Amino acid sequence: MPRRVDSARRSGCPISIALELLGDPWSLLIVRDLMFKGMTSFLDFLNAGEGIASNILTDRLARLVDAGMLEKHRAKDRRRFVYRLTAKGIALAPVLVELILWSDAHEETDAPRQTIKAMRENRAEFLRRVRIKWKTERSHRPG
Amino acid sequence: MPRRVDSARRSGCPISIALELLGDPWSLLIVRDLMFKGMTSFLDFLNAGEGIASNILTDRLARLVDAGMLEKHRAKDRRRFVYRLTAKGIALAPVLVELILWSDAHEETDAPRQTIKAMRENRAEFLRRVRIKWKTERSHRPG
DNA sequence: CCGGATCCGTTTCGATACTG
DNA sequence: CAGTATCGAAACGGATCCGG
Repeated sequence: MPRRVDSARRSGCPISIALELLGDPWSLLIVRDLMFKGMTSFLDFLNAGEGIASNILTDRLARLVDAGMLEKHRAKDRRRFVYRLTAKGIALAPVLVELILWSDAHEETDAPRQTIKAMRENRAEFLRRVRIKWKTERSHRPG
Repeated sequence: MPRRVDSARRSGCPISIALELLGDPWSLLIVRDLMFKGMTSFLDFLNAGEGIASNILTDRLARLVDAGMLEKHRAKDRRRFVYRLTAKGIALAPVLVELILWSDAHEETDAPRQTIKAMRENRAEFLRRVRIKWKTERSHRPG
């Protein structure tokens, strides 16, 4: 299995730790799908259209769980697993939003106009709703 | 020379393009050093303490210039080069700020408390100053 | 000395195939 | 469904070399 990427751990720079996560094309995509698209399962991510390979997905999910950004639970189904964002994970919402807005402004994306508009015109409200949605979903599943 | 990382180019996801950049541990560090630390030269980045290798630095600088986030100019010195953020590059400031705040909140960093405080307590003003500083520096050098 | 370019051994990535 | 096993292709980092 691929080893932890330690090369991003730098001495005393304010965003060093974040780059353990962000210095990788896949992790943020997983977080985004979890946060904005309601995806929760291994297969959701695997077929999300980005074309991640299963072994890479396994590794990144484990890494994110390891970093305390995701929790892994058994679904009611008992055969399946469900991944959920932790508080630390949902706290990435502002970063994601800024990133999405930047991408939308500077590159061609076919992001849903509706969502972009909501993000741009009332960022605080948008973020509040993301958090509320997260809390609600979370409280519906007994830990 | 290392080839462009195309694996991050995904179909129609709102942050796909950004990940060409961000899906790499080094690019954001360079942008940050440029934006917040006043570093401008090859050697600045090379000795920034993060331990990037010269060949990797060369590649990342070229990539960032290529992506339209950096401009490369000859310094008054004529032996040296100076790298500057473009408008597209400076537009990443909100992303960086959110990232830094997230890292500060969720991991141990020794980021300067003063700066973090300024970012957190008055984000808009902080960003405004970053942009003003950028414009000022830029106008001092005839293109 | 500055800003790279090139070569090379090692690590990590990722596509495919396979499994409980 | 949720992962392993395999294995070739990259990216990485260190060292060294080069042109101005």
